Amino acid sequence: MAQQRSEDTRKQIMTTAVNVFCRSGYDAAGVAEICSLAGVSKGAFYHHFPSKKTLFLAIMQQWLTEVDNRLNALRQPNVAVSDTLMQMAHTIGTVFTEASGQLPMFLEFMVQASRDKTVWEATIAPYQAYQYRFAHMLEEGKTEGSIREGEDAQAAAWVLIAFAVGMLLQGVVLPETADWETIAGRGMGMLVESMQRSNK
Amino acid sequence: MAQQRSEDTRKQIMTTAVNVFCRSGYDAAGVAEICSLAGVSKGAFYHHFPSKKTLFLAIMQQWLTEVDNRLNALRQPNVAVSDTLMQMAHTIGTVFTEASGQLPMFLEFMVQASRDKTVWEATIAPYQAYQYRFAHMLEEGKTEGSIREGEDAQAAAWVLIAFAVGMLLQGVVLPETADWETIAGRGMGMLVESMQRSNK
DNA sequence: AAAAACCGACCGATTGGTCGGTTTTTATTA
DNA sequence: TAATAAAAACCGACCAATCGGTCGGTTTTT
Repeated sequence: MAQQRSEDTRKQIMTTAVNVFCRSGYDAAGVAEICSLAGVSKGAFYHHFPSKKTLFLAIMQQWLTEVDNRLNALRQPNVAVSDTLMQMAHTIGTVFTEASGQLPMFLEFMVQASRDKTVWEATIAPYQAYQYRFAHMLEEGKTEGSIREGEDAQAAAWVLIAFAVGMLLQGVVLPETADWETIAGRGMGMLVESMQRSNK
Repeated sequence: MAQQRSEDTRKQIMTTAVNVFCRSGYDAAGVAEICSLAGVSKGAFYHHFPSKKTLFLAIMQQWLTEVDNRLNALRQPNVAVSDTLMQMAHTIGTVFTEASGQLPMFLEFMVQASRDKTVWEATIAPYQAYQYRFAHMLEEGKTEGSIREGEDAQAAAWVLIAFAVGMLLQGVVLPETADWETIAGRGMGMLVESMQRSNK
């Protein structure tokens, strides 16, 4: 292959950086440490990334598109919206066991987004897109019949995301404290149940 | 008063530190900057706090007891548990407008707890106490009649906390993006509604 | 006069980032 | 295919800036 080595080095830096960022956080993570663990010199690092922040943004971008793909794959036609939501809750549950090592990265994204304007702008757009997608899905559920008319799709979408975010955060801070997979399912079940029935 | 000046200095350092921690985060916040903004010398700082981490823990402790008091004040006898929960959701909503400036501190607590063992141990106990209290409250709701029998109080308590945490986090990262007060109410309404009715 | 509170210059360690030079890959010839 | 020059990738010693924390001395309170 042509520029195979260059690509390998770049990937190596990024995957190593994820681990270091997870363990130490963005600020405490040193470029020198990342380079050392990645088996790469500082020169190579700054050849691929203009700055530490650029590396962070690259990792974030990759993560956001990954999540986007997962969500796309989950939503299938001919399946009731309520069932899709339950399936999503189950997926969140599996994330705890699968990617538990990389979970703190999610926290780090939030923290940096709340502080750095550049990071925030890179986060806000996809994040709102998630909300938009959920709201759209709920509207589908209405016409389809699995979601009651009268439900405020916009607000409900935010509620769903808040719950998901809260679950992820608890999984990061309190792993092994509870059976998060079961709880994620129960919580989503409660929300879906409420959206199905007519309230009064 | 006796040691009035000393007390003033200590409070001044703590309140200033909250602002700096919120803006820059724990790692990026410099002791020198905190001292400068607080109008206090470094000598005074280290006279009151053995280290930066000690200061952080002191702030956290104060925050946790504050939350504890709020929760205690909210739970009144002779009021249905479901109503208390709705009242709590409303309180969360007001937090967004009241303490929006200090909200990022909550994020910082989570981040540090997930990384530093000392901070984690100081957080985990009160946090689980919250869950225990909610579970207990839900059990009360059962005997009282406002919560259906059969509801898993332990799991439901975690769901409630996850939702609250997620709401707070969204308020930090995306202020002014949505009417969080309304959404907090709607989400809690959904959860409470599900816990009231018998599902199937 | 003793003790507590406070001051700020100073220190070793570490940080993100730079830069002149070397090695490896690619493109272009003969 | 071999030789070669240009470009890309990589190296690591080095730097200015900043960090948390110290300490001998001064001021204020008891």
